[in-house]
Amino acid sequence: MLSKKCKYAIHALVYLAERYEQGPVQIEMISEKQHIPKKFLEAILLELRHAKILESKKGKGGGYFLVKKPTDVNLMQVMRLIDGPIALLPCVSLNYYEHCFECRNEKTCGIRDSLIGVRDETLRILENSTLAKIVKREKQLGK
Amino acid sequence: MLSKKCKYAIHALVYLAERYEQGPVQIEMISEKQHIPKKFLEAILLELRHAKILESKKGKGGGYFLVKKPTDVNLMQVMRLIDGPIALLPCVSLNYYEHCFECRNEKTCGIRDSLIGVRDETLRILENSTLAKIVKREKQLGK
DNA sequence: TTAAAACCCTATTGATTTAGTAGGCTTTTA
DNA sequence: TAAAAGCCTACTAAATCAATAGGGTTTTAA
Repeated sequence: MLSKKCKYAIHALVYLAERYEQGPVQIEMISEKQHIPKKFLEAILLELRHAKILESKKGKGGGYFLVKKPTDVNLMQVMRLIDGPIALLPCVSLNYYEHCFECRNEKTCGIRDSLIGVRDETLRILENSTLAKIVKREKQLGK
Repeated sequence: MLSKKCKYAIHALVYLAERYEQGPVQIEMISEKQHIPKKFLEAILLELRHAKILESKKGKGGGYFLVKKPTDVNLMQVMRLIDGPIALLPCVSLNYYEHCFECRNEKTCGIRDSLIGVRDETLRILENSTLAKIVKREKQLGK
């Protein structure tokens, strides 16, 4: 399951993607429109800025805005950044690999194959889910 | 990520599937061979028994054994039983559905589509991963 | 120039979940 | 009939989650 933090991050990014290249948006505004606790959102946006997905402008009239193109930000990146590994076991994770203590020999572990399959399919779909596509989809659905 | 509990459950089940129809196996034995804390394993096996996947025989010479056929037990069932929802959000879960507070209108939420896709692919693979297949795979890999 | 706007950053906290442990009870069968 | 083996409840330490508190720093418009 995604954490609330990750859900918040995605909603905030979609909101900013809808306003791409329209100038900075204040935290307060995103917080209200997306029902995200302001202080919590602050921390989330900061992380997204450190990951070079967002940039901010300080001072009066400042705020946050997307610096990457909406076609270049996808759910895989965001989930990895906020929640960590996407795989169901550390020993099948690409970005957060850890040796599996229980199955002594990974070569002969019959469980891994299935979970590698799940990982690959999941990554394929999430990587393909860009902010641009999500925004487009919401417009089509009449939001 | 799967919990340790779920990992333990799967390993215990695979162990019992290898010994299908060969009489009861004591908790102690599974605990040692699969490196699972005995008391914790006890609780796990009990849950699997309540779910009618395992049965037990009490008294001297007793133990646990698979009551379902190894072809009839798959990772989807086990993960749902031990860890709960497989979907990445409650609002796209089939068995543990919950209304999503953040996206007020599910009909127009552009995120759900992707996560429904992930859910379906994940379920497809996990449902197809039976104990029988896992055991067979391990034999082929030379365990 | 300066004060308010807005982001930046660290520390703390309460709730929940995870991963077990303790300790005894009950049933079965050699 | 006593030892073997599972059954069951309750408890706990550690980690993670979901925030909140409280102030600091930078920017810019007036």
